This record gives sequence, structure tokens and C-alpha cells, in this order.
Amino acid sequence: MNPRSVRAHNDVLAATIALLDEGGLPAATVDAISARSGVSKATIYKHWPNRTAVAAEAFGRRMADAMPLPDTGNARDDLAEQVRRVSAFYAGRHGLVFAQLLAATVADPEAAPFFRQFFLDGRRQAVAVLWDRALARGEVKSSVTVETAIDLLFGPLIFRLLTGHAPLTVAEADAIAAAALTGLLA
Amino acid sequence: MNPRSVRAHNDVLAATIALLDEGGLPAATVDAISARSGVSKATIYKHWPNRTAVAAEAFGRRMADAMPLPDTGNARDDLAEQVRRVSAFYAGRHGLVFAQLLAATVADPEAAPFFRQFFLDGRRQAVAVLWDRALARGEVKSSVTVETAIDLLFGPLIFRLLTGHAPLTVAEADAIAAAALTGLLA
Amino acid sequence: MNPRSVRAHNDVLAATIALLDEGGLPAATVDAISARSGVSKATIYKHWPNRTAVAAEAFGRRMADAMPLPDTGNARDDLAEQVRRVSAFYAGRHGLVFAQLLAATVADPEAAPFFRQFFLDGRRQAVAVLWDRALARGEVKSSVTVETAIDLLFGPLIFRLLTGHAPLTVAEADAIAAAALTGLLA
Amino acid sequence: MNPRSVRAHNDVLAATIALLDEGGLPAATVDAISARSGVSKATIYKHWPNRTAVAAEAFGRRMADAMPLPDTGNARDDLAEQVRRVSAFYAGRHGLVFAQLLAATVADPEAAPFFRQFFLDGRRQAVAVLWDRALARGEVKSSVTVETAIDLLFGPLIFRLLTGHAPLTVAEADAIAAAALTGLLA
DNA sequence: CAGTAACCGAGACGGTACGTCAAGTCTTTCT
DNA sequence: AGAAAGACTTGACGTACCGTCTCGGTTACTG
Repeated sequence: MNPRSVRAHNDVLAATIALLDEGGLPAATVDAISARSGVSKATIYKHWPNRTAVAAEAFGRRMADAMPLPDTGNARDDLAEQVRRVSAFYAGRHGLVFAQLLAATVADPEAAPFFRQFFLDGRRQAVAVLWDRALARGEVKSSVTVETAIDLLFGPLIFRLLTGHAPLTVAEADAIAAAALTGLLA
Repeated sequence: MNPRSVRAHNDVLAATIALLDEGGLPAATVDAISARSGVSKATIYKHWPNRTAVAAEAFGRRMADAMPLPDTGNARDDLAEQVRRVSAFYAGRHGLVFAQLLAATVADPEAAPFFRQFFLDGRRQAVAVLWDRALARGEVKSSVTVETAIDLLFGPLIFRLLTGHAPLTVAEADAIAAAALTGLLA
Repeated sequence: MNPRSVRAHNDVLAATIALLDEGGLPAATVDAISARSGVSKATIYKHWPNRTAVAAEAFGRRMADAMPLPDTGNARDDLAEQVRRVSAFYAGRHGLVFAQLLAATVADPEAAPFFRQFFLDGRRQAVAVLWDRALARGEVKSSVTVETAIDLLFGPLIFRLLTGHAPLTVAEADAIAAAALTGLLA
Repeated sequence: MNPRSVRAHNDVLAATIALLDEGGLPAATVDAISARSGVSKATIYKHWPNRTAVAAEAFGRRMADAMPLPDTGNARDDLAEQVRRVSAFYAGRHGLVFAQLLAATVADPEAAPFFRQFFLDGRRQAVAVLWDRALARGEVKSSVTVETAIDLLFGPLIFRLLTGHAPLTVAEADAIAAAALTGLLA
């Protein structure tokens, strides 16, 4: 890959992250990204199909390393802790950006793959590790797929994040995790 | 309330529903709604803060009667059936509009109350009826709040609807319902 | 005339004058006049054809008494003094409103008669008195009509007021009056 | 300057002139100009602060060449002829547009510089040439400034144009010119 | 002095244009 | 030749004010 391209790519992502931090997704205008990064709009559109894709990659890339997996040696505690952490993340200052990004993805299907690739897949895999570990130990029902487990554990959080119909406190997260785990543990 | 206002209000909602059906949320432009309904833009903006709110009310109002509650006389079956129905709705031709609306609500917090009022609240109450009925019969855990139950049952569906990371088939809906209900039933 | 109508009429004019003073013609919105006066918009439109007419009558009525005629016993001085006074008026805090009103009259021919009736005619007549007095004394050329005299004396002021291409100081007014009077005096 | 910008600029002015001819200033809507010229509204607003400015430049630019200077070799005749020409212009089919433009300029101070630059300045300079020529020949009073002369000669015409209180016939123009020139000639 | 007709206040509505914004495309110019 | 710069089109936004209209309730004239 052309080193100039690499440079441009990175500059764009860095600028985008900065803008997302400052004003959320609405602030991450293509013009703003271009101005901040010094990379021209035309070039940006050569690397990504649209602005949502840029934001998805930028934000997802950063989140990748931001959330280490718990390892208490016990499936229930591992998963419950993970739910708690994700809930805290959603409730924290980056939660809104995540929600905005997810929302933008709906309105703009072309960006969905980027969101999945750079954001969902990584986190999904992380949880899959926990799940497989638990499965190996026989702590969880083998009849339940990882997919179902993940949706059951994190779907409720997403639901709350998006609609804001109920708070995302630690207590709430624990209640959700507890109920969900009853259906998942062996 | 002024009969002229009532008339205008209804005309707008009718036009909006038609547009949503034809082209989803992106088609429900305020200009288009105005043109189709014969109600002026200024008037629309006197009744609603922005276009998302209009769409939310229009769509929510219609959905209200579109989904009758199951009553099999048995909590497990009632709730599982409801999950199946909601899943089918999401998977059907109105699912996309619902997703778009939910997404728009995130980008436009001013419209959120409308979405909640005309869409979530009604459905939430419907399920609450099921839940209370089950609670009265002692079929579900009294330690679990309705809120948690609802999120656990429907959050996963919403999650899938939005990210499209997994299908919304009947089988999937049943798997989710089964797992969730294990954590909810007494 | 119905006393209620008289009341409404006066209230509207009073409110309009207040608004003109506060924010010039742009502030004298029909809505604002209605709100301030307590007279409904419908009623206002029963009395006047449009908002410019209202403003013209309001402003003109007030100006009528605001400018007494000079009487030095000498045509040259009378007329020069009048030019000076009108110039000062235009340069003063009401000048802008006058200009705005005159301008509005162009864009809205329906209001022109009101402007003429309540504003120009009165002032024109006032100067005509001076002119006739001078004519009787043989101080001015009988070959010049009052119309021409008036235009020559005050047209330049209006020109400057509208375009702002030159100041409206006392010195300038005197220079104009001096030059014009050379062509008018016998 | 970017050739694309030049193109857009010219196209806008051409479309505006056409619209002014067809329906006067009220027809020169920004939307109409945009549609007619094929230049987008956004671009128009990058070149001009508002629609009045566009109209002023368009109209003024055209007028520049439309009125050649008289040169009879005699100040009195030159100036009288110029007054007659300007009067005829005001009375003609473009007079209304000029008046509307002048009026719009009052209501919209942001456009005033455009009006002055593209309209007044040019014509003012033209007359200044006449004046200087006459001054050099000693035909006019050196005590009178060009400004005063111009205002005295053309102010009355503007006054009549705007208020319509008196006609703008050739005879009237001559009467005004005659009276004014008496005050201006040596 | 009662009844009717004219008038009014309140305020919503249709219409027209405004000026703004961001997305994504396309041209020109520089390196 | 390829990227940067940046101007352009498109399409919608939300706002402002105009002048019209409907409604319900008062006021003033009239028989």
C-alpha cells in the first residue's frame, strides 16, 4: 500500500476520533475531518464510501483495545462482569457516540459492514472467547449458541441505550445479567 | 381543540403513513408530507418539533392496533408468542421503518419523547399486561421487574434488527424466548 | 363610526408608533401590532389594506404636528430654514423609519395612497403655504410651480437619505438650499 | 479566480436580468434565479450576501453601458440633456425596477454597498465627467461641489420616481433642469 | 328593552420565500 | 500522473411573515 495513502488514512482516523470526542457524530462532518486532517475530501471518499464508514472505523479501532476481557475463572462471574463493563461503557461518555454510530448505520446501509467489521465483530469475538471457555468447562448450556447468548446479554443494554427508557446503572446491569444467565448457565 | 387543527393533524399523519409505506423514513420529508397532505409546513412545525416526531406519531399510532395481545392462558406461551409476533413484525416490511425511526430518534433527541410516547409506551404497556397477568398466577419470578423482563425479551430482537448481524427467523425468536424465559419464569 | 372601531383604530396606531420607535419598520409586524394593541389581526385588515398602510398612517399622523413652519418674513430664509429642518429630521432618529416607509411604499403600491395622504400631502401643503406667501410678495419666480420648487428643495435630501452616498449635515443642507434657491427666487 | 466560479457568477447575473425584465424585483427570487441559471442556491449565497445584492449587481452592470454621455460642447445643454435622459429612463420600463432596487436597499442595508458600487458610482462618475468638463471651461460655479450638483439635478427625479406624486415627463424634467441649472451655472 | 346585526379577539392556516447546512461529485491546479 | 484544494449540485431543513379564515362571544343599534 502506498505510504502516502497509509499516512492519509491514519490522519483521517485520528482527526475523526478527535472530532467524535469533541462533539459526537454530528461534529464529524466530512468537511471538518478534511480540514482537521489536512486530507482532501476527494481522498477521503477514495478510502471510504461515506462519512459514517469513516466514523465507524475510527471509533471501532479505538474501542478494540479499550476493553480487556475479565477472567475470574468462573463463567457466571466473567459474563456478569463483562455485562457490567459494557453497560458502564454505554453509560459513559462514549456511549452516545456508539449509539449515534449504530443509528447512522441503519440510515446508511453502505456503512453497516464497516460498523460490523470495526466494532461489533471484535467485541463479539471477545465474548465468544469467554463463552467457549465456559462451554469447555461445562458451565453453560451447550444447546445455546454464542449468538443467542450474546444477544440475550447485550441486547437489553443496547435497547436501553437507544431508547433511554430506563437507566443503565450497575444495579440494572446486574439484574439483567442475572436473569439472562439463568437461561444460559448449565 | 380547534377543528381545523384536528383536521390538519390527521391529514398530516395520514400522508406521513403513506409516505413511510412507499419509501421508508427518508421519503417522509416535511416538504413531501406538506405537499401530500395539503397542510403547510408552518402548520406542521406548529404541531411537531421536527419531522422525526411526525413520523414517530404516525407510525406508532398505526402500530398500536396492529398487534393484538396473545392470551393462551399460560404465561410461557403468551410471552413466547409475543416475542414471535414482534420478531415477525421486525422482520416484515415495517421492520425497516421502525429501525429507521429508532435510529432517527438517537440523532434527534427532541423527537425521542414522541417515539417513546407513541411507540414504545403503548407496546410496553401491552406486555406489562401479560406480565402482570402471569405474576398474578405466580408463573413468573416476582423478583424480576417488568422492565427487566421486557428488555430481556425484546432487546435481543432490537439488537438484531439494527445491526443485522443475525437473522430474525421464527426459530431464532423461539430460541431467544426460550432462553430468556428460563430466567424469568418461576 | 362605531365607537368600538374608533377605539381599535387608535389602539392600533398607538401600538404601531411604539413599535416603529423601538425597532423601525421591520419591527412593526402585523402580529406584533396585534399583540401590542390587543386588536386582532382580522380587525386590522378590516381597517387597512396591509401593514405598510398602517405604518404610514401611524407615522404620518405623528409627524403632522411635529414640524411647525418657519416665518421670518422673508422667503429665502423661510425656505432655507425649512430645508434645514427637514434635513435634520431625516438625519435624526426618525429618518430611518421614514426611509423604510418610503421604500415599502414602492414595493407595495397599494400602500402608496396612505403614504401620500398621511405623510407627503401634509408636508407638501405646509411648504405650499410658504411658497404662496413668497409668491404674493413677489419674492419667487412665478414661472416655477410649487411642485418643482418642492422637488428641487427636498428631492436632494431624499436622495441622500435613501442612498446614504453623502451626509445630511446642516452645512450640506445649506449648500443645497442655497443652490436651489438661486433657481427659485426672483 | 476559478473559472467555474466565473461561469457561475455570470450565469446568475444573466438569469437575474432576465427575471428582472419579466417581473421586476419581486420575480427575482433566489429560487427562481437558481432554477433559471442552473446555479445552486448555496453557490449564489457564496457570491452574494442576499438576493438584493444579486439584483443590484445584475441591473447595475447592465445599466453601465446603457446610457452614453451627451457632449454638445456646452455645459447647460449637456447637463439638461442628461437630466432628460435619466428622467426618461426612470419613466421607462426599467424605472420601476430601479425604484424597487433602491427601496430594497433601504430595507436591507447589507445590500447597499452593492447598489452603490454597481449602480450609483458608475452613473455618478459619468456626471462628474460632465461637471469637470464644464468647470474647466468656467461654465459652472466653482463654489458648488459635484455632489451638490448631482443631488440637485437628479434628486428631484428620484423623489418623483419613488413617491409618484408628480409625473416624469420631458417637460417636467426640463423645468427641473432649468431651475437647478440656474443655481449651478456661473 | 329585547333581538339582531355588526363587530371584535383569538389564533390557526396556506403560501411563499428565505437563508443555511452537509453530503457527495467534479474541476482545476499544484507537485 | 496523482493528490490537494476547493467550488459546485442537490435536497432538505426550519423560520418568518403575510394575509385569510373560522369560531365564539360582545357590543351597539333598532323596532
